[in-house]
Parts: sequence; structure tokens; C-alpha cells
Amino acid sequence: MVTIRDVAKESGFSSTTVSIVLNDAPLARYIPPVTKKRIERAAEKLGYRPNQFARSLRSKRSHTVGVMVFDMTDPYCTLVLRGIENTLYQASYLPILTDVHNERSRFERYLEMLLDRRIEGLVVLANWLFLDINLLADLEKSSIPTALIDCEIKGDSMSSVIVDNEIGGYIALEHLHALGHRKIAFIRGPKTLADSSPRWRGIRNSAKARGLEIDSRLIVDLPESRDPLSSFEAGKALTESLIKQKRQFTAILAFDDMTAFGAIRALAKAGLRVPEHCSVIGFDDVAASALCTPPLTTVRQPMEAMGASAVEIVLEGINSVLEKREVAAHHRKVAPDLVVRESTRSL
Amino acid sequence: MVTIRDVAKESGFSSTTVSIVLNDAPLARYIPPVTKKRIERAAEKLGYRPNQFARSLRSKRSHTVGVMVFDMTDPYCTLVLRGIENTLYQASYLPILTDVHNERSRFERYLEMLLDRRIEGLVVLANWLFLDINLLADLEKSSIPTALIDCEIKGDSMSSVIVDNEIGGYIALEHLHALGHRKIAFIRGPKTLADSSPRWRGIRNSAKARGLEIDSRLIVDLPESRDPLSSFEAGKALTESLIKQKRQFTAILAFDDMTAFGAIRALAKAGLRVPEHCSVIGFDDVAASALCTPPLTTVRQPMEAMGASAVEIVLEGINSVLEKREVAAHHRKVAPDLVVRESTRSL
DNA sequence: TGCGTGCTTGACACTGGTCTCACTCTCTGC
DNA sequence: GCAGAGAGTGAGACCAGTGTCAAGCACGCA
Repeated sequence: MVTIRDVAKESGFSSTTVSIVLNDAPLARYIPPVTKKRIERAAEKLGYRPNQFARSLRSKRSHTVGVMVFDMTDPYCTLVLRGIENTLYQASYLPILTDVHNERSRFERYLEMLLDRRIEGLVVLANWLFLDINLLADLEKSSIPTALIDCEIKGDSMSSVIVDNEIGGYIALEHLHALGHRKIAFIRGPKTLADSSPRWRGIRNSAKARGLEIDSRLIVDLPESRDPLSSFEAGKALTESLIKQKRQFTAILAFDDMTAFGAIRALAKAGLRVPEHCSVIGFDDVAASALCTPPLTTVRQPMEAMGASAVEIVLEGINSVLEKREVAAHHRKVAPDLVVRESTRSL
Repeated sequence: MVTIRDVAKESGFSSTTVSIVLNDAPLARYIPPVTKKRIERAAEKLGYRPNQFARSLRSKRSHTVGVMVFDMTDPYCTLVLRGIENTLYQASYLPILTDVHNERSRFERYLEMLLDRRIEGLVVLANWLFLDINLLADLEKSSIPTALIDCEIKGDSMSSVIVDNEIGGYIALEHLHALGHRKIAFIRGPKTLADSSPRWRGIRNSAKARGLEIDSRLIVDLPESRDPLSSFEAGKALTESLIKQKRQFTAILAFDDMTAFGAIRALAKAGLRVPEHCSVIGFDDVAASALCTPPLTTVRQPMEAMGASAVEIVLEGINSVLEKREVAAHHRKVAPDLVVRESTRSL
């Protein structure tokens, strides 16, 4: 391994001068071009690569941000991660990716590991249940700028970026209503999930605004679970039961795309085709939604933008810490938008 | 920040002793339990967290592995990443995730950054075209254990983990043939993609073994592209053209799941239903395949296992480097398996 | 008494950068 | 002739650990 002293020896200057030149430090303006050239050439010749450990030890900076995902296999993650990665890249930070598999022990272990690595910021993608006071406790005192995606924690300690579920619910119903649907079945989210109630509120408000009465016998709830695939199964099962009970409906408003896929499967099994016999709308706009046939009409979460936004908040937090400024947490709520494809049609 | 000297002062011993105790170093066996207790208590009391920079500087180890993906948005990545993450976790390594977006400049920049961080190993998920001599050049001399997933480079410098495309092609055709299909359309992979030719070879061998003659007018090729979504569009367009030309076929063997999704879309547009009018089989078993309706019959790549396997190879390489052993590259080829769902049925 | 042996501990060098401080020149202005 | 400013460079402290080496001490044995 070639060190800065090797470069110093090779170039005939001291390591101090080499450091100044190669980092283009303020003092570099006093150093004549000839000297700079000589040093740069020596560094190049030896293939000098500054040791980041030494550098970090001195500067107390790692240029690293932790990314913690609750379950990578959730298709929702992909684009969010892309947004995170891309924004970090622009700022020359590197992400350490951890997937806690929805397990508390794993969460704690990973948190320790990230803290050990002196991450400068943390982005948590809490897309599924299970979030805890412990997270607060350990993280707050660590004073590492943190942004949560898809999970809001009130207060000043942690920032958050969430989708505006209420608007989402509102426009989903609006869409179905505009197509002429009046008998709509609703598959709501699990009660314990924070997204569920605002989304439902938006739906109710939208119904009220249109003078639509919601038939309570057409409302079913997803069970609580920490497996993202479970909402497919549950969506399927709930739709099957709706069909078996001979409830009349011309459209299904599903809690998310996974649920919608499950619903479509159940409809198909019963010989009902989408959208001819029944329209289906989802929420999220997961990759599969555009791929399946018919492609799914859904309420899109701007996932890439949300990932980017979380990183921006964290980076700003890092800069604040460096400049010893105090910064309050940001709580961003981004608007979803309707993506009309072919799983919904007018009556 | 509390340092080892703080713990030393607090406990009344020297930093050497503290280091020995807390790391349970060989010399720790001489240290009486009383001393250990005192030191451990002091560390706990102060909330001591060893500085990894200092440690790494000394030990020259980072306990970090670089993970380089060519395009995260490819749904193929998800499970592979899960396998990588999980195996690294077991071994107490942390992954730095980089996504090169299929861009050369990004690739080079990220490689520099990873090298700067002194990653101990590298896993490259080269799922889509564009791989270069440069990679070889820079990486070989860095002597960092590297494993490529989905891209084989002969020789002793880099390991690889790939799926056995030939077997995959073989069993795909075998399946369709067993169902009674004789007029089969083939959407082959782009010629420049390494997977394409062995997969096709497997198909041809399978056909020959069954005395099936392949109609060359039913063979179409995916164009070259670095966008994973393009194979959906291309699959759709090629299938449309096949239909427009009034070619008779009862099944489509698609290069991968994306292509299959595109084909299904085209069939639906033409009023042809899957599997009633035409069977479709894919390759990969991407998440969406199980979700869409009808669920896709496909040749599954054991993606999680492949990710895990690549990490195992890299970890072994790291250990070899530590022990100054020489280790030749491994080239693993894993067998895919057939997943029969509902997009194929017997004539 | 002298000498080894095993336990227990600490001084200090070392990892590879960064940065403060200080030193040597040269040049300008009075 | 001398103070003062500024250009150009280097010595050495420092970051926070690890680990070598050696010392001190108690004990047993010759």
C-alpha cells in the first residue's frame, strides 16, 4: 500500500505539502504550480489512494448513510431504493443497505452495526408494521439525522416522508364514481397500519362529496400481518368470500396493488373478468401493475421521489450538524396521482 | 465521544488491558475475572463504542463488501439482493450498495469509491449487457475477491455464479411438449446477451430429443437494449407481428418473464386468452409472475441462492487473502427448476 | 540465595492521514 | 536599516485503537 509519505519521498516534499496539494486545501493557493505538478505526478506514478480509514479517523466523517429496509422483497422497495441511491450518489455518499426482515433482533443488531460504522445519516423504509419506541430511544440520543419513509412519527426528533393517503383514497373513489360505479366493494388496510385510516377517510370524504352511500356489507378488512405477500392472499380470500356471499358489486377498491392482484385472481377463479365484469383499482403502482394483463389502474405513490426526498432531508440534517445549526424535523407529505390503465372501465 | 482511554481511566487500568478484555484477545486468559468485570462495567457505564475507523486503520480490515448492480429496477435484482444481504449478515459483513444504471461513467466512479473504502470483497450483479475489459483491468490488480452473478468471465481472476441456461431451455420446451404443444413460437434473447445462446441450445436439444421440428418462421429475436423494461415492449411487439402474419402457434416460449408479460398483453389485445388459446412460458420467476392472473408458468432461477452463493465465494476469497492462501476462481452453475402455474395448459 | 515460570499489567510504537504552528525567505514601505 | 506582510514548506501533535515487548511480582525449586 502506498502512503502519503511515499508520495512525499518520491516528490521530495513533506507529507504536509502533499496533503495540502492533493486535497486542494486553502493553503494550496500559496503553493507554486511547479510544486503541485511534481506532487501530482508522483502520486499518479505510485498509484496513491488515500486511506479513508485514516482520513475518517481524523475528520470524524464517514460519508456513509445507513439505509434500513423492513422487507426488501416488498416490491414497493425497489423504486424507493433507486431514489435513495441516486440522490446519495449525487452527493458523493455511499449507502450501507440493511434489511431487517421484519425481525426485532435483526433490527437491533443492524442498528448497532450502523452506529459502529459512524453513519452520518439514516434512512428508514418502514413500509410495513412493526416500528417501535426502541428505535426512538436509541436513535434520538445518537443524534444522527434520520428520515422515515412511509411512517410518520410526530415530533422533532425524526423527519418523515409519507404519501398523502387521504388524497389517494379520495381520487381512487372519485375515479370509480366518474366511471359510473355505485356498488363498490372496499378492501381496507389492516387497522394497525398507519396508512389505513387516512386512506379510508379520503374514500369516505370522496363518497360524501358525491352523495354516494357506502354499503357496509361491501367493506372488508385486511388482517394484520408482516408479510407483504399476505395481502395478496388476503385480498384473494376476502374477494372470494364477497363473491360467495353473493354481494353485488361492479368495482373493487383495494387497499394496495398486492391486494388488487389477489382480488383479480379471485374474480378470475369465479369466472369474472376484469374490467368487463368488475373494475379493480389498487394503490402504490408497484412494478407488476404495469406488467400484468390487464394492467392495473392504481393510485401511484411517487416512490423514487420519496426516496430522494428522504435523502435530501437527511443530507440537510448532516450539514446542519456539521455547522452546529439546530434543525427541526421535516414532515413531508407528497401527493399521489392516479394512473389509469385497463383494470377499470365505465359501466 | 468516549474513547478507550476514558474507559481505562474510569476502570483504573491501562488502555491496553481494556483493549485485551473487551476484544477477548488471547492474552485475556491471564486477566482475572475481577479485572474483567471492572472494565466491562466501566465500558457499559460510559456507553463505550469502539471507533471502527481507528480499528480498521490498524487492522486494515473494513468488514465491508461492495455490491454492484447494473440496474436495480430490474425485478430480477430483488431476490438476489436478499440472498446477498442475508449471507453477509450471517458473517457480520455489511454491504455497500451501488447501482450503476447501466452507465459506464457511473460504473467507474462507483468502483473508485468502493476501492477507496477498502471493501474486502465485491459482488457484481451483471444482469444486463454492458460488461467490459476495464472491469477486469482495474479489479484484477486490486486483488479484491470478486464474484459475478449472471455473467461468466473465463479464467482465474473472477468467480461467477450463473444459472444453467441450457437446462432451463431444455425443461421449458419439455414442459410445452409434454402438454401436447407442437406449434411453438420462440422469442429468443438478444444475440449479444450471454444467456441467449445456451438457452436456445437447450431448447434445440430438447426439441431434437423429442423429434420436434422447430418452425423457423416462429422464431423471433429480442433486440439489443439495456433497459429491462424494453423486453416487455419488445415481447409485445414481436408477438403482435407474429399474430398479424397469421402464424399458427399454440404456445409461446419467451426468453424471460418480462418478454412473456409482453406476449400475454399482445395476445389479449388480439382477443386471445392465456392459457385457453395460447400457452405462455417465461424464464426467471420474477415476483410479478406469481401475482398476475393467470400466474405465469416459468423456469425459475434460484435467485436468492445465487446471491448467497456469490457471497460465500467472496467470503472464502477474503479468508484466503487473510491467510495468504492462493485460491482459484470458482465458477458455479446452478440448475433452474420448472414452476408450473396457470399460463400453460395441455391442448 | 538464585533462577526460572506463570500471571498481571502498562509504556509505547504504529496505522495513515490532517492540520496547527512555526520557521525561512523575499519583498515592500518608511 | 528595519519592521511587517506574505509566500512556501516542514516538524510534529493528534485522531482512537491494537499489539509488542518488557517489567513487576509471587511462587516453586535447586
